[in-house]
Amino acid sequence: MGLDDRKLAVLRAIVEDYVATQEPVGSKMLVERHQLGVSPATVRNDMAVLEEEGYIRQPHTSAGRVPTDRGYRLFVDRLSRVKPLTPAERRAIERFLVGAIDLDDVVHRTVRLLAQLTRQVAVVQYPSLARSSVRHLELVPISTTRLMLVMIADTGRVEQRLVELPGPIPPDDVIDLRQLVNEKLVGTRLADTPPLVQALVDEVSGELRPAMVTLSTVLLETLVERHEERIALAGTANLTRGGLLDFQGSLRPILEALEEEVVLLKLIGEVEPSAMRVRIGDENEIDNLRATSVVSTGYGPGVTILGGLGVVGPTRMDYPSTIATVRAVARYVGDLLAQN
Amino acid sequence: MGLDDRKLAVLRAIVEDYVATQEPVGSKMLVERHQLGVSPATVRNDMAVLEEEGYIRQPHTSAGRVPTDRGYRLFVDRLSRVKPLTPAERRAIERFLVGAIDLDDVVHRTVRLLAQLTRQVAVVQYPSLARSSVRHLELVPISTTRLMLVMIADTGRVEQRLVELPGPIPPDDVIDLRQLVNEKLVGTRLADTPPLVQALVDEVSGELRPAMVTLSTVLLETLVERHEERIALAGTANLTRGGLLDFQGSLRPILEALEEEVVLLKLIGEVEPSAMRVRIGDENEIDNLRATSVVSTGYGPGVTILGGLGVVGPTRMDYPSTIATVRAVARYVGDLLAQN
DNA sequence: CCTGGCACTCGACTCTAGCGAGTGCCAGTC
DNA sequence: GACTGGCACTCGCTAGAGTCGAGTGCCAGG
Repeated sequence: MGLDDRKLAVLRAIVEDYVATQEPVGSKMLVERHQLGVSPATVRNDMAVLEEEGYIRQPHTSAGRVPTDRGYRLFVDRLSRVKPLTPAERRAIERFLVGAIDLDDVVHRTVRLLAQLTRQVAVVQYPSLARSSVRHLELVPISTTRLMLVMIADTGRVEQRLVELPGPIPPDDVIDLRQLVNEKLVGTRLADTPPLVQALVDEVSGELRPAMVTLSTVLLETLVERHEERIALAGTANLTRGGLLDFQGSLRPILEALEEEVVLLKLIGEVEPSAMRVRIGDENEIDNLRATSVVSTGYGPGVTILGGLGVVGPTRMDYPSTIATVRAVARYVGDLLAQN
Repeated sequence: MGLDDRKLAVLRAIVEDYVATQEPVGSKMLVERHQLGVSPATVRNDMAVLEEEGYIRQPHTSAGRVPTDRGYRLFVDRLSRVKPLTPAERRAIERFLVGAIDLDDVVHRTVRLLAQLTRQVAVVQYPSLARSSVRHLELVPISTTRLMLVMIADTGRVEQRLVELPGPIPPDDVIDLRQLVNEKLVGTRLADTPPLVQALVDEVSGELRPAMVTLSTVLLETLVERHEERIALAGTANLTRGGLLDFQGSLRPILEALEEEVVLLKLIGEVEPSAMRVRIGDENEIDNLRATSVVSTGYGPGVTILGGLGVVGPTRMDYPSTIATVRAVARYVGDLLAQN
């Protein structure tokens, strides 16, 4: 049952050809375009075995073979040779990311770059708040009963949120509050703040207390739980590339999935410390994306991981290049963030 | 050459039927489904005239008629009767927008709501900075040579930007700077700030001056010129509705256009004080959107206009409903913002 | 000015036939 | 035992012919 080397070579050749031509590949073509050193008949026998094992299949009885999700999986795991980026690509990455001003700017440029290089849909998660720490908290009075809370994280992310106070509050108290929260929270990692916020509330008494209670609710609610993550998307037009041949003709479910932040987060945000993650077709947990493959990884300065990024494309994508590109972009972004 | 009333009625019927069925409409169908009080033959004669005048056309020699862009234009201008929102829709709007916490939240909910109600692609511009005024400016030291500038506008928008100083600056100077810019700029409309910023620089001397110069550059550059506008988008999946019959089969150019912020701004942002704006097919300045229609309007509290919103859909859209919905949503959002 | 009638057009659909890429299998060879 | 050449077979794709019918334009008559 073991697949010998030649069978693996055949599978690899099939994947490579199919990705390149987008057409089912037959035995004759295969021996012509690759140095397999055997006759078409032999290749046919190998293909029969590969099909039986579920790595390839025939769209119609009398057509060439096409890789299955399982076939791609084997290819990615064992058969693909790393494809180094072209110098042009390296240059593109540098050129694109140099000159970014802002975190927003970095994220936007990154997502566009990724979409352009891979010619697929790119997704970039903003540095996760849970993994950042507080650099500064600002309270700006909007009216006597409203404050704007602005939090600046060390990654450069800025989050704001309106606070409705239970009653009017004098300006001096606002200053006190600001002082207080900054003292206690600056420098702490956001994941660690909840108990600290609680402690803060307990510490405060007198007139400030009601305001502090409300403020703490908002702090916990907004900055730690809800909305916590943001995501940027680009390159949806690339879905129309294969002329609707990929994705069994309907972009609908894919576009729908890509509009759900929650879905995207699940896709890109769940980063294990390890490395590259490739989900092929059926391996995707999200039903709407069963016709696609997702290549994602984490990024951050050094080994720290601040967020995820990746691309979504047809299962018949050029995995080696895509993986190489995603990895390279993630590294660059990580380095860029390290400079701040 | 004048189109008498019946010819107009015929055109209206054609538009309504075509929008409903998505199929070329013939003379027989027409007299059956509308009380025109004449025979098919007469309608045919009318249609011949309408075609000659460019309001309708035949896809094939032996098929029904389809409205042209010009036909839709006439329909929108003179023939469509306002279609009031259903109670269900009114309720949906209220339910959707009540409970919004923040400006971000309002914008996101609005764009989703609009996409859902019109079943088209919705676009919402954040309240334009140029039309807002400064509520507060905050300077947060990031390192000795870097500041984070945070501006809060009266509309609730918050913009941040990194400032690279020419040299290190002591914390006290930062406080002075903050004091200074707030004193001079708070309350002014953003469109009016450039001369004030210039005046500020002239006023400052001594050690603070170099920092102030840099700061002013950033202020002008970021807050007034670049990046100034933000936009939210939703409902791209709705493009796949007509099963690719609309848009002559290619979503490509449309998706591409929708990814360009500049394009969207041009689409939605150029709001005249007047009211609803409808651009049909060829009337669009953006080539990629020549196959679509855009319905947009401004929104804001009372008569002030803070930004634009609208939808992008096939030329064969239900104009009366779409217009009614866009208008209603704009009003609600305006009212909502008035409460802040 | 409207209407009923009629000949005509032409896209959509169906059916058939032929082509050819690709296969599976088998018998023969190294 | 593994590989190869040969061969019959499958079946999707394309082209061409035929039919159907919705819809038209035109014309003569009310």
